[in-house]
Amino acid sequence: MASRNTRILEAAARVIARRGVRGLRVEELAAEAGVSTGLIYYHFKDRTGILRHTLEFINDRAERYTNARDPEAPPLGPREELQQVLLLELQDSEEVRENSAAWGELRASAVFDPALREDLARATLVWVQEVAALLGQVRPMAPAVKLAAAAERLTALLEGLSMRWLSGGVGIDHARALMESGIEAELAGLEQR
Amino acid sequence: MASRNTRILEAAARVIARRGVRGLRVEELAAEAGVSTGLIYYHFKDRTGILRHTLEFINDRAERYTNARDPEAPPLGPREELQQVLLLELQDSEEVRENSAAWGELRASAVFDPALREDLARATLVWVQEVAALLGQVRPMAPAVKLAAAAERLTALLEGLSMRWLSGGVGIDHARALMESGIEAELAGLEQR
DNA sequence: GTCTATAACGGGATAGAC
DNA sequence: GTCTATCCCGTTATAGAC
Repeated sequence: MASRNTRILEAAARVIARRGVRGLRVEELAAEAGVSTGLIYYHFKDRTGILRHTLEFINDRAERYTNARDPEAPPLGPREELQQVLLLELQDSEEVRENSAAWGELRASAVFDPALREDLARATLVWVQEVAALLGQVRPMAPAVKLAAAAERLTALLEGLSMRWLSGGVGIDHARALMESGIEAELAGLEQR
Repeated sequence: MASRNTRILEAAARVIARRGVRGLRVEELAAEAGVSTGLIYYHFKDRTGILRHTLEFINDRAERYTNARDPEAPPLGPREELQQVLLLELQDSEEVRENSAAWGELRASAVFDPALREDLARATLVWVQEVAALLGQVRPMAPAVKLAAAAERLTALLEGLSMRWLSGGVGIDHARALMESGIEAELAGLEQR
């Protein structure tokens, strides 16, 4: 763990969060990680390789902090867990902001860089399925297609709100409130009638 | 109108939609517009000048096609108009794709370029208010705060879905279906109970 | 206003020593 | 594995003719 390699990826996440994928300079990344540019190319082949691995890294990290929970803490109900998972990405902490910014950048870059699309699509799918599963725990009677659609909307909504937050359009508290009410609305839509 | 200048801006919108803000090459823009690079620098000073004017141009144009409606056509009901406005940005036509891609690029760029934020925030506000007004026509009894929140969520959802569509995550038909059901869900949430 | 030609530069990528 | 040095190409930007 915490290998040299990881250190470069952590630095890459920081640089991307600060400058964007577009603004990432390999030289700046090298300085941030405290290594040479040569080493970076040794590990990641080229610029695209850096990006791809960073995407994967960010992903794993998000999963980790999403699933990390104090084993001593009282177990959450499915509804609380759902809120937790979706609201975790809207926090004004260094790490979360970094992850959100990098994720948004990678999404935006994928529009013009097919090399990133596959990884991105896979990561998105995993995430959507996780949310769908949680929704299913709160609404056990809801059909799978409806759960899937609600999960896709909620995750897309989160990405949209996240971009607005990061680009200064809305404050973090307001973004969180909108996300919370969005969850409520979707749950209401999945209710038995 | 349709001056030489406008022709360059139209070309710039096309190139940005194709290559992204970061992928815009002045030479490619020149070829696309059928002029020389020198002329572009003559008009816009530098790369940043090109970008700034193009983003302004795109903005104006989106406003225009959103509000344009054939005066001969039968008037739409508020619900249809609402769907129209929100689904208009999810179409596989050249022009819409171009505007959506450019808008997404603008949003993503604003995260790292404070100079773009003000324009973006203003444009977003106008759009949110327009959607809120339409929601209010469909649900006249709903309180203004709820309408505003629903409008913010729907527009954010649209941006999120648009990015997924453009980055190849979902097909256009699926994106449209998700948007439609999202509208239904919000309208249900605004219903009197 | 518009072009052609070219200067100047940034940054991605590689070679080769250690 | 890691570094230093450097090549080299693509791009921005400018000079100057028309």
